[in-house]
Amino acid sequence: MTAAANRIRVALVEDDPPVRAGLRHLIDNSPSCVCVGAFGTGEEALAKIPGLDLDTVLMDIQLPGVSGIECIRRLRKLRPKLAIMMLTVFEDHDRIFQSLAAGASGYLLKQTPPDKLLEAIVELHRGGSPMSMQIARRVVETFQQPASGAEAATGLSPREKEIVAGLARGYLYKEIAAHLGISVETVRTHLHHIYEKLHVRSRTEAVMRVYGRPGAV
Amino acid sequence: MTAAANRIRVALVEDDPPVRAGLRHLIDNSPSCVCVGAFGTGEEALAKIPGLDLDTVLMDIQLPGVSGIECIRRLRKLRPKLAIMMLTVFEDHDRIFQSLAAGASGYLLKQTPPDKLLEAIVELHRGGSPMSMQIARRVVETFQQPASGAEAATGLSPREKEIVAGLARGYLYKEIAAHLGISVETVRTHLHHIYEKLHVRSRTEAVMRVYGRPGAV
DNA sequence: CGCGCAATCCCACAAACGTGCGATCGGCAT
DNA sequence: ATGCCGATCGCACGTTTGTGGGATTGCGCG
Repeated sequence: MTAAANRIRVALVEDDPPVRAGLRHLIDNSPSCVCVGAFGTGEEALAKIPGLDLDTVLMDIQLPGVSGIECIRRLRKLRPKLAIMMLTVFEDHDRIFQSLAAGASGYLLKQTPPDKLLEAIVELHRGGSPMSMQIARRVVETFQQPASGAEAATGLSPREKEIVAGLARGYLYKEIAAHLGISVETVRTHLHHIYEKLHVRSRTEAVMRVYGRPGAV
Repeated sequence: MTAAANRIRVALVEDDPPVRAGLRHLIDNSPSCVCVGAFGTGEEALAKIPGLDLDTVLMDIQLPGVSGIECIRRLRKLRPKLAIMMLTVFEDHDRIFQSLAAGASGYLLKQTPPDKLLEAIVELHRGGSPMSMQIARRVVETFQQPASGAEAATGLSPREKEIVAGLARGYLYKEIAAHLGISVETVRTHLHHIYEKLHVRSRTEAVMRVYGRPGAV
């Protein structure tokens, strides 16, 4: 029995053969990991991974046929406990968010140096969510938007933002009014303006616009 | 002009004097950072930080008086470009997301070893969002919830989830009914059940419960 | 088989909400 | 000073929601 028995069992999904071979070589030559599968398409991965004993998958986004994101979605249904990490050159909002929503637990850019990549695999396996620096910041920023960026982004005045916060808590107009020490009529006027600014026609739409999870629904 | 001129200028907000002194010592003895302020309360930090030339702030959550989270909120108003990192023992959902929503760019647990802490300060200063492994996973999981876990988490039936999705889009009952090919009365009945299950009393509350950004509001 | 439960439909009433107006006041910029 | 804008208050009207009943169908589970 060699040390390989205790290594993290990794599979690759990457369409570029040289890159795939390089990653395989890197992983097999590390003390902590072993590559138990390397696939060039999502279809191939989906067909063969269920038969493998493995812990984590490194996934490219841009694949011929089934995209890496769709591949994650299906892999998660087949093997919910699998830890999947994106490894890609893309860092646009949509692809980051869609990958995470599909079930990726980590997101590394391909510029990541080899030693950091191996570290990330270990961290992923230990229950972490390794992300490249740029990705982590993007993720964190989505939480900050309602607090700091909403004003500039939505054009709401401070008072109007307070009103929307009341809406989000499910307060009635009269409750918002009491909370802010103003009359219900004023609340209604503010709402009138808020709806115009946000181009919505109901409290629910307004709240979603300001506090909704990006991409949800 | 010493090397200190190029170091990252850090301030501390931490109420425990020994811990504060230890951190100060750690930072001052690192080649990359220098501690330019150490405060025991949020009030003190808010009063003195505006007069300091600094890049980043390390913030404890539990402070006497103004909480660390409130302190972040106010600091961000005073100095929007400041990079703030939480340094705390708490890893509960509310405190993590309230901190991020308030404007924290990083979140480390106090168990972080000293060398990792210094690395994190550098990464923060370079535009990253260092998070302890546990924190990163919690953050990533919030994006996964709407895709996979919402059903189990809320106890809503598939049909009921469709209804809530309609609410989140701001649809009127009649629009939801048309969209799903059922009558308005049925929509109302479903809503009745949904409100009971989620313990809410309005569409806005229901939508926030299912689609709201965690910690927002 | 009966029981529970999701899903469907119906009614009536009260409360809350959205819309369109008009109006005053203070601050800030032109 | 003139004018714009945010914040405040008011009213009328129609629409939408929330609440509290009642009722049927079909499906799965013990």
